[in-house]
Amino acid sequence: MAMAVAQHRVSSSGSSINKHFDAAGKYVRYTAEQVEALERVYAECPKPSSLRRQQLIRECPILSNVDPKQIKVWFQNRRCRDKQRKESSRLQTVNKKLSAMNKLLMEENDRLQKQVSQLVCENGYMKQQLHTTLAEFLSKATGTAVDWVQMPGMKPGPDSVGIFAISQSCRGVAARACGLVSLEPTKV
Amino acid sequence: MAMAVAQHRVSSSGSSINKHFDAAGKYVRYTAEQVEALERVYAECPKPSSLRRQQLIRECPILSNVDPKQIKVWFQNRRCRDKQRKESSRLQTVNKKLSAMNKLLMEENDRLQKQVSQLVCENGYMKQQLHTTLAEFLSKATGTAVDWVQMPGMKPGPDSVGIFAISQSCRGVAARACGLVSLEPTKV
DNA sequence: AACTAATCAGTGGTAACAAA
DNA sequence: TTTGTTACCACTGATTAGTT
Repeated sequence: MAMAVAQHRVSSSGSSINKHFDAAGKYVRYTAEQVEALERVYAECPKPSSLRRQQLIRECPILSNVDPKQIKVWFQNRRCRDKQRKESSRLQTVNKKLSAMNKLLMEENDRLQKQVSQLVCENGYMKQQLHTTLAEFLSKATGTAVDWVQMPGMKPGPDSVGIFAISQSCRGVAARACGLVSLEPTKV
Repeated sequence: MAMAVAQHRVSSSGSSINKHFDAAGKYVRYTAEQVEALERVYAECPKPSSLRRQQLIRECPILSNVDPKQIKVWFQNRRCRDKQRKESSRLQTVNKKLSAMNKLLMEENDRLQKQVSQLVCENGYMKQQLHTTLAEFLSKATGTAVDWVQMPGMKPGPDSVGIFAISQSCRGVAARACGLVSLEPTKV
């Protein structure tokens, strides 16, 4: 069943210059050699001019049967396919890189997180040590009460350490000790 | 120019059951109503059975002229192209999310980085203060050497702090000296 | 058989450019 | 200016090859 193909302007019949139908009425796909020849040109010039296309047809005996319009269409479709494929693979590679980057960042984050808590711990430990050690010193050495006072610019509470004031009785000794401390807030 | 369209098994001619060629030989696209009807079915069932397709043709007067095979092909193409589009947009949204995640992670990383250097700085400062203050203190008060001892659970070296032990001879003086230290953590 | 993936070609819409 | 040609692109219908 079935024959009869729409022909635009075929002179007689045998010359097979039709759309995707052969003279026999069969849907035609380009042969591997034809595609190869077309691909070769496409590789170096994806958008050949009309002249270049005609030249291609002349140069390539495999393509001599093909309508110039078909060549044009082939390049159009080829560009379209290429565009889709390129976009897809581009997105995929970007995705992979982003995922890898993400993983690294999360690991680095973890590492930093641990480092922070470690440092916070050490910090707290040091403060406490300082605190308790000095308090112990004082109480053991003098038996005098110690009043903690807040420093300007420092939050009160257990996490901050203020200097302490000593009852009048031991001030003299403290003064002689001099030296003493200034605290810089280690701005970054 | 041209008529004659490939007909699969049309009885006579006028009944227009052809592929994408009209009886007049023109390439035919489905009308908006036809597409709408097809889309409606596709929305609830992208892969209708042959029976469902026949039923669709019977139900829908707009599609009565269409070859069942065309309906089948329409669904095939629809699925294929939908798949491509979905994949593309999926990749794009994944990309966006990954980028956003990346940005957040980098910001968090920055924040942690700063926090770490801040803490390291504070830590170092505290150690040095502790060290120099007490050394100075002791040397001024007694002239006696100070031995640093390592604390259990803390790493040795310049980055870690131990409590200090003072030689027996100057304990009393050190204790009496008091005065002293405040530590500013400047929390973030 | 129907399905998927790839392919070829037609249509509509748009932009560039030259002739009327 | 308008009109016509030309090429391009996005979309779409249909066909084939290969798979399930």
